[in-house]
Amino acid sequence: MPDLIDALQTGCGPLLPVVTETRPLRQRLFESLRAAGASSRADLARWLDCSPASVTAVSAELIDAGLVKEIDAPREPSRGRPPVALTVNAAVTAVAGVKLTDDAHTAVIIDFSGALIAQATLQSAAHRQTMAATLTEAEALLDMALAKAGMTRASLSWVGLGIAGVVDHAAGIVLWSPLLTERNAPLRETFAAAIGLPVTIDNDANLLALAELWFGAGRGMTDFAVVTIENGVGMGLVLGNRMFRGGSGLGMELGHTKVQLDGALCRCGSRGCLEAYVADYALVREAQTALHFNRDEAGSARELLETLYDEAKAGHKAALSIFRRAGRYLAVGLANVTELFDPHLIIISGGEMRFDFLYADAVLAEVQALTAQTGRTAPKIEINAWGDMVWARGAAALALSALTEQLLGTERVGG
Amino acid sequence: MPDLIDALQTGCGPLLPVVTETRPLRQRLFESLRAAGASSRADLARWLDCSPASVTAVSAELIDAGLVKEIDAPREPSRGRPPVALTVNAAVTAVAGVKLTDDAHTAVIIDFSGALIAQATLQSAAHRQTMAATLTEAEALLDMALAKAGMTRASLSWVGLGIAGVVDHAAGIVLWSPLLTERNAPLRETFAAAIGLPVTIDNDANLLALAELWFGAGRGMTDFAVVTIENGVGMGLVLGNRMFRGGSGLGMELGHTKVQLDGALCRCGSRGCLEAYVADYALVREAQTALHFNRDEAGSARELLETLYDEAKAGHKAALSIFRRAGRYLAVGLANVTELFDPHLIIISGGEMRFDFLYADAVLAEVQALTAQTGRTAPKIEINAWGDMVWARGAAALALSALTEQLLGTERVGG
DNA sequence: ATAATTAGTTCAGCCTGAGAATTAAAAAAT
DNA sequence: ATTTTTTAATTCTCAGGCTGAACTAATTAT
Repeated sequence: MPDLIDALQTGCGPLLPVVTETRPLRQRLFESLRAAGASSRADLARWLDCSPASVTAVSAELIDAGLVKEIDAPREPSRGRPPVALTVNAAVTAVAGVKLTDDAHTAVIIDFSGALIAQATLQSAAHRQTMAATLTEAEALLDMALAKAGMTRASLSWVGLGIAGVVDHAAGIVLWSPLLTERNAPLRETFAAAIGLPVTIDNDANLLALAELWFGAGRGMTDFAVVTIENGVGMGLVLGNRMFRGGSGLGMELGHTKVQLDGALCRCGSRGCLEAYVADYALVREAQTALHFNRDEAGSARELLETLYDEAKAGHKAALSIFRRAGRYLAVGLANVTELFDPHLIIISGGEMRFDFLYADAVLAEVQALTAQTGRTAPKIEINAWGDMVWARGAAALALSALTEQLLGTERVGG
Repeated sequence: MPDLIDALQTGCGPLLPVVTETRPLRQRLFESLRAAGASSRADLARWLDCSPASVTAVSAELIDAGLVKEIDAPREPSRGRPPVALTVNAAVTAVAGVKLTDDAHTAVIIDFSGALIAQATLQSAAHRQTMAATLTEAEALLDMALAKAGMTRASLSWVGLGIAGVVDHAAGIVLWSPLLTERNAPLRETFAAAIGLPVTIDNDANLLALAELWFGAGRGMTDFAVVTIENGVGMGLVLGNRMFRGGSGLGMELGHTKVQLDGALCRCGSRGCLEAYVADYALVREAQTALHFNRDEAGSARELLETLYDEAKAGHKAALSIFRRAGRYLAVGLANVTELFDPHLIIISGGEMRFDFLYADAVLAEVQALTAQTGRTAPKIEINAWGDMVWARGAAALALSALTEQLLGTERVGG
């Protein structure tokens, strides 16, 4: 704007507009309906704080479009005209979610109401691959899932794709991933072109947060963090019921927050990262010392960790101290998240919660102790083991919300 | 909503609505105009991405209301009909900003366009006081500033009030402050009742961020953090051009993020807080050791720190190491902010930047080193010494934005 | 003078949604 | 059985916010 009179540049206040989002009533109504499962018009009007007249108009529009339908629902007898239940027409279409890992890719298909239709798993290459090779696997997996569901690609209208690494969700580009040989891979466009369907991508931690927001403990929360500990340490954050991806939209790097000056060496090259104390590889390298194993006799990292865990359970001092230390540093990381974001809930989530030393009461108590001093109420911390499909479900939720935005949002993307 | 049919609770997706904010065009136009200082209708239409017709209508409305006026502005000759410059009518009203500290309270008065009219300072009690006593001082200070400006309270329409501590901006309550003897002090309502004007309150770190957003380096940024090091360590954060105050709206506690497991004792009672390494009191207690002073011979904390600083400058090894260590821990804290929020800019700001060891290139380089590994572009870090009035100016910006919201926003607060 | 160019206005109209009155369908009261 | 009460849903009118298209206004270029 500074076109006109630079001499008069005496203004004040932010030069850039606030990011503002308008959700038309039809979208809010639809999303409320899907969230509730089924609901009457009167309930919707109360819930959305709008007039019954608007609900009638909007729901008629949605019913005409075939997205919503009336159903007969059992109800308790009560005074007054009985409400008519509305529900999302699950049969409208379906979407898929695919999660890529270096172990096994997973996929799920859900219908328009969010209900699970089918799932599939495909053993994947354990090493870095090109994007092309990875996406070939993803395509095969998607077709497997479709076959299980008795569907074809034409039955789908969106696919969500998740991958570990630094992912630019908005641009659809993977800046870096432990799975891919190339950097700045245009994953979204490439996969979309390959399967002939619109695609949305995100990183694994955000998928987990999305899964919690759509299917789990986060459904009733507006602000929560989801922390996951696997090969690395990831975090997805929901603020004001929306994914927060940081200033540049690349997601947060809880695993690389520093919990120790000049601390343990992280695979990122820095020292003192949280990851360098609690991620798998951090435990593995100490396990080798504790159990007096060489790399050769140790077998796979996974086996080594299992041994370490068993030893710790059996009372092995050194083994136990590894988990203890990891737990204490995890507490520091979670405390820092609390001090900076002040979420109402921290969910520690993932496919499996193998090492319960990390999620012991002592760890949670330490988080409380580290944060209790500043006067605010400490967040609750929950542990959630979901099984391997949780990421794929999160990816499916990603697809479903993108589809809904396209169908009902203000910004129509090509139709 | 779960009124209807619990049996059908098969829904998915977030149950709570996204926090959505609608800013009517008249408000966006007005704020753009104030930000630009002066602008033509045509420029505004381009800037706001709306039709010229709307700009004509809205600006006519604002001119009628007396909030905006046309001015003659010098312009370069160019083809076409010459634009007519619009500007905010600065004379409409004024607002004040007041900042309370345990050293000296400060106040500024700015006009409706944000231009400074007057400022004043009042020596304050160096000890904790009741809210009533503090507000009596604040009231006296406000009247001093008004007298300097040749104005009366009736000339003001809003007052912003800032105080260190845990402040619930939305509720107008100070949960805890180093200045007040009581907890959960209803500062906003009490001061509003005392001076007969609407009041908005916030904590000092947020005021600083607001000052940067309105008057400083943050004006052209949508995402940035402002860090301040004084008696404690505070942070204000702007995300998407809006203040972010954490999940509970109480602000962030950068000073109590942990940078060392079982580290230095913080005045909050925990160990390893950033504050316990870089805040004034942390330097003081080490200075006593380094300079072999007793409490008695040391004089005030301020003098002690000055001595420490001079000694360090002169090459005193122990004194230097105190600043060095503080700087390194500060780098850890800033690196963590970067990993978690990924702001485009971190501004280290405050009234005075006394100890340039803390803001040395070595510190900034360490932040870069600690964050460079994760692939994203590290934020720029700027140092900004503003002088004592910066907080009061931030408080005035707070008042001005609250006033604007009331005048032009959708949510009319009582008329 | 005339054309070209840019600024700003007028006016009809669309879209979203609200309010009030009305109709619909059930249980409770008589 | 009829009436009243209660709650649900619809219809209709209308207002606010904004747009597009056509128009007027004021300047420079030719």
